Amino acid sequence: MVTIRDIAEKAGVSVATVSRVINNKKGVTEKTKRKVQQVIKNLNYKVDPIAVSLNNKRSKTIGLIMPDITNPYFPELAKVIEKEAMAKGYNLIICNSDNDERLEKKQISLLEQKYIDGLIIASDLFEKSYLQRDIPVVVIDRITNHEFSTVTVDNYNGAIEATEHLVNTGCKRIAHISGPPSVKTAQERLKGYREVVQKESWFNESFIVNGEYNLDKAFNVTKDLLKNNSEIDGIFAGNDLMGVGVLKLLYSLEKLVPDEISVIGFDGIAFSKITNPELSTIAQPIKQIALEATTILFNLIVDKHSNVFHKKLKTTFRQGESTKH
Amino acid sequence: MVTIRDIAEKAGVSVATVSRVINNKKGVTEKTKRKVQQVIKNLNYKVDPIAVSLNNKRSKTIGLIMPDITNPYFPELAKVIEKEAMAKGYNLIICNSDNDERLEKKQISLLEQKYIDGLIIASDLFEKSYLQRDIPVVVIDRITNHEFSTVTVDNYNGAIEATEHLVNTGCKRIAHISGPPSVKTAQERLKGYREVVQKESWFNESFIVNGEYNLDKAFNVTKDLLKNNSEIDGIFAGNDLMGVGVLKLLYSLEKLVPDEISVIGFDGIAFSKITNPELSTIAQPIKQIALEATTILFNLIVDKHSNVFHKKLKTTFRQGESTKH
DNA sequence: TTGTAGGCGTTATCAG
DNA sequence: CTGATAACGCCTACAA
Repeated sequence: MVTIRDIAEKAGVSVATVSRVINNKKGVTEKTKRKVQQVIKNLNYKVDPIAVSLNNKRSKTIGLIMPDITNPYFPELAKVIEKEAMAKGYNLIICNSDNDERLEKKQISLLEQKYIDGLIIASDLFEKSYLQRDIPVVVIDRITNHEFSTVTVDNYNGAIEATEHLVNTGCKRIAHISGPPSVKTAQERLKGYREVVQKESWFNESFIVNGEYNLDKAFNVTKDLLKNNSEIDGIFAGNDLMGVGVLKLLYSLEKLVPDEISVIGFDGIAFSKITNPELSTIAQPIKQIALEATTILFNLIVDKHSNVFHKKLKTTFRQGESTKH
Repeated sequence: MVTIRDIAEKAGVSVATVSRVINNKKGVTEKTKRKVQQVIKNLNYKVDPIAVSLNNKRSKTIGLIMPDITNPYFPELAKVIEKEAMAKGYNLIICNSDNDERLEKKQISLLEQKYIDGLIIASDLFEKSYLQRDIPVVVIDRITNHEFSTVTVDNYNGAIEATEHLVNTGCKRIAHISGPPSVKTAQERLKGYREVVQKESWFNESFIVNGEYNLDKAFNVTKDLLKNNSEIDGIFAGNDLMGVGVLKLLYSLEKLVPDEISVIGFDGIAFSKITNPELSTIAQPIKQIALEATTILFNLIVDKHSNVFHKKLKTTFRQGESTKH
């Protein structure tokens, strides 16, 4: 392995000078600079980031922790974040916490030990105490308290829009397949649903069932739901994954969508477009979320004490074929 | 930050002894060992993996590079690999090369610089020259030459089974939506298809179109395909992602599946089950692939010169609703 | 402008 | 069984 010392030797200068050249510090003659750069190129020298980290406590790396890598929403986010990070000369470590708090803590610890320069995390449980070091953090998707910067969407109003869309297209009995009660986005979406239906005379608490943001779970709970409430003619699924599960169920029950039952989801993942019929949904600006998150994070990295920042983005209704026009 | 020196001091021993305790080396009295461990616990000391890496050239980390994180096949793999790695005390760095050779090279370089102990990669282009250091590598999914250990499935026979299934269920004109011609799995699946249909009098080269393993692309090329060849009554899609795209197209064309056209995919991703009708497919043992790959990799890590190993797993036909029985 | 030397936190070698 | 100390590769005062 070729080290900074080798370069110094071949170039006939000191390691300090080489270091200065590498890091673009001033105080080096143009001439020696060239010479050093030439040698670096000739020997195909690369600085060892591990050695740098050891005295920097920095790594040109950011971490990304997601709760469920098999929910396409997160890979879509990750893809953009990785691209942005690499464009800025950082690389990204993606971790899948699998909704497991213990695993999440372990991953955070590991990432910190690698001296990551920043962390983007989608987690409800996350809080300051999880951190050993004082690294910049941006929380996405899931909303926590306001210790850290966040990038989220307006789940509440999105949910209202979803539910009202069902109302406006003629649904008379609207159910909600909610996400895990512990997850803030799920709470907000449920609240939006409630806001719209609570005043209706037909509304009934049994119209709310928990699908855990999980496709199969949604399939099963919706099956029970419909068994007990055959009058339901509209379903607002808390996310697209569950919306897809609901469509699958309705297909197996030979229910006509949207003629007999309308379905709307939430997220706007690419896969919501592939169902037959295509799922109507409240789309999140996934790309923008990723961009905002990385931007805020990099600001934080550059200026550790830049303000805590809360960005709330708007959702967009996307008409599919699973609801009427 | 509490270092090994702090521990040594509080415990009244040398750093060497502390290091021995940490690494479970023999030659330490049970008594001093206990004392040191006590201090470590009290001060909540954690070894700094970066410092360890600097003289080890090891990191307790393995890398995973995948070509497309938005194809659910890969997150499904990643999930299992991460779990396995963490169980063995390693952590995983997931990278998405996005089918970009330059990016892939960059990621490999970055991972090497982080002193990863091993690499699992899904790539056709990958070869020895990409590596600077001599680290253990397992190539999955995509088949390369035999320099490295590989874990793959029998794409050829799987493709034959897919095509024969269409034949056996009465399809008379069978087309193939292939993956990128440069990708070996795509070549093998195409070859399997050819094997079955080549002898048929109706077979025509125009029945093979390239969908690039991409959903939207498959949608579009299949549209053209059917426009020009309305007699086609069976489609073997090179992967499930494209199979899903084909189903979507057929739905939009109001073609009855499987009555008018049968469709079969390849991979067996979870999402192939959510379409209406459910996609018949040649399922890969995704979990097993991940397990084999990590097992082989860890063997390689323990014994750098353990044999290069090629594991070829079998596929399984999975009857959905998009083909007849 | 350039060089020397100490330090980042560990491990490993060699004495004791 | 234990302890000093050099090394890992780099950065950064401080000196020259």
